[in-house]
Amino acid sequence: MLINELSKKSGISTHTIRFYEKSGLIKGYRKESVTSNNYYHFDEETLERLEMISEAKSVGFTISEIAQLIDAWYSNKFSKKQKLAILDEKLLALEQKLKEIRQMKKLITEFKNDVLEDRC
Amino acid sequence: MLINELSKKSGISTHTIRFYEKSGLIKGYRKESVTSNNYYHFDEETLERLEMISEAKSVGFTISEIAQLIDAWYSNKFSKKQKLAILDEKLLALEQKLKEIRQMKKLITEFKNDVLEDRC
DNA sequence: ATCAACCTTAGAGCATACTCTAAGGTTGTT
DNA sequence: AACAACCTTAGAGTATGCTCTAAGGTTGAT
Repeated sequence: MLINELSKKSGISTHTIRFYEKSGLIKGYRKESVTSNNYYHFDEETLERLEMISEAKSVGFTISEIAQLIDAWYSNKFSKKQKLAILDEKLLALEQKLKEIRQMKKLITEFKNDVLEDRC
Repeated sequence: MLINELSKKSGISTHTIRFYEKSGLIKGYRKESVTSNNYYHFDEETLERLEMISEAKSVGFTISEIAQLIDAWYSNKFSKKQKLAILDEKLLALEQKLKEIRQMKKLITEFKNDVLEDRC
């Protein structure tokens, strides 16, 4: 599919998709059979990646962290051992985020009780 | 205390503290008794706020969201009802973040199993 | 009185992650 | 052929959240 279709299917603007491409998160390919244009084509895997990228962004991972995750998953840049190390590191980061969020929830709940009982 | 002491106690740079002050998250006061300078003074509550700000930032709240939280907590800008609405909204946002993080954890764990079992 | 170590404001600079514009080429329909 | 609706690259612009610099004033120890 071309970028416009990818954009519609993923819900991500073509501009942002191009930005992700420049950032190395996704990659289009050119069809050798076509010589009249230089349009990029994208496959289902790219759509999958974009969904993963959206989820990863929403939990607060940066572009370069997501790039690492993608390399650990889709590329052969790393050995099995290195891949596992990266994935474990990200799991640890998520565990930390869970802790912080639970703590913040507690804090806000305390705030709420104080407001309810007119202590502020 | 003056800004330097506040910075040391909070672990936040004076530049960032000034930025937070400009953003309306904290507020220093001037001592009327002192006329030879225009130094700002900060109290323990400001230190407390800075700690809260750091925690709120780490869970992904933006400056303006934190400003809302602070207003719901420290100011009389809002009615009791409004304060509770703001706090509930933030609790809901945190609940959503928890869900997203748990989902991402699951995804990465699946990735990990695939790597472990040489499925990629 | 001089010096380091503070303080102030105003504004410039930077990293991240988009978001948009310009200028030009292609495709498909009428 | 002409038109809308695509495609490309290069680069400018924007929002957020800092981070730093400049220029000038104050404080406190020697």
